[in-house]
Amino acid sequence: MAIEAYAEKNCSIAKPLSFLGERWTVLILRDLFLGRRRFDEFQASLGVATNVLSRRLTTLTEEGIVERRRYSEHPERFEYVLTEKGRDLQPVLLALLAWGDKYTAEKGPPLEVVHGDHAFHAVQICSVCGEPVDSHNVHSRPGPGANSEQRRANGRRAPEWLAR
Amino acid sequence: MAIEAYAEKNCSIAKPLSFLGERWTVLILRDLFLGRRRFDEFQASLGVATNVLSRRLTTLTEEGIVERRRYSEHPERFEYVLTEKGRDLQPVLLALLAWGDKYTAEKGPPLEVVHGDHAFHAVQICSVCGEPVDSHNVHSRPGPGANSEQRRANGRRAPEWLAR
DNA sequence: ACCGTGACTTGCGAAATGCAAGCGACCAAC
DNA sequence: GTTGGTCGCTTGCATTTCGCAAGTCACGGT
Repeated sequence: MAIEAYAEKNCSIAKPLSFLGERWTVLILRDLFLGRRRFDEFQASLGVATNVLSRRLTTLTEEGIVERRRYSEHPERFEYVLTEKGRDLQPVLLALLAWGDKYTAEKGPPLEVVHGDHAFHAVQICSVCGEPVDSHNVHSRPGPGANSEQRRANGRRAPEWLAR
Repeated sequence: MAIEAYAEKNCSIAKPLSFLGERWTVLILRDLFLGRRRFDEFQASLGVATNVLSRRLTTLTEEGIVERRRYSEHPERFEYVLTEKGRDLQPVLLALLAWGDKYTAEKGPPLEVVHGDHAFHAVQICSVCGEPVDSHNVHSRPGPGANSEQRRANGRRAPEWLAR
């Protein structure tokens, strides 16, 4: 109960987690990015319980991440495809993938992401100056949308990676 | 039970989810990146139940994401700091943050990440050619670590965003 | 008439989570 | 010198979520 309450709390990391944090959701998204789109395809690929799959797809639809689209009238059959909002989650998946490949893929990556004709990993750069971003040259501060509590809590504070 | 079994399944997205997928874990990481390091600090910031917090910190320690470090002998007191492996998760958090700011922050971002002296968002580029990566110019294929099942399942298949 | 497919729903037991309380070793104040 | 507070937890019990197996409904094929 408590985490749903927390997700309300004006935090741009907590908000997407309100649905991404539910089990299976990210794996369903992975399947969507791989081109899967039908209920039974997800079920066969993941082995997820059908009631849970059903609920997750409903939530993703409600959140506007996927569109539930009828592809057959008689009988009624549906497929699920990513919306623009859903495709915008790709960086999250690519970041997870890059980390997983680095730390958990002893035999090399099970899946390669391909840009043009070359396999790659996603690297993050600064939207303003274009320099590479890493944990040592980034810190944070309250933004324009911060409430007074956040201004207090996240005001000047040395990030841990600067404090040794 | 089933999702733990799935996480064993040679997938670089599923593997990190085995611990990141547990509730609160990503928010604890966010706090760690904000410089928080003590048990009660996390508890006060998140309102998470203390038994859950205790288990999450144990898991993160076991996974090598944080280091549990004694900062006082009498009485024994501990703090938690990110390891290199943990700091490497920053792209995941930045990607979540960028999405959250775009789609959920009506009043502007509650928190700004700062590079040098400018607030920014993380943008992903291709590690090979340096071009921007977006959902329309990426597809996937089995990699060197793929097993035969994965070669079959993820072989030539048009990603959904190419198939209209 | 029967089997198979696709997209689900239902019922029920198991596991994860939440809440409140307590604990042990201090320290600082009255 | 006892009360009160801090810190980092653990324990017990209620609630919520999840997993599993089965069933359903509308077809379509043979």
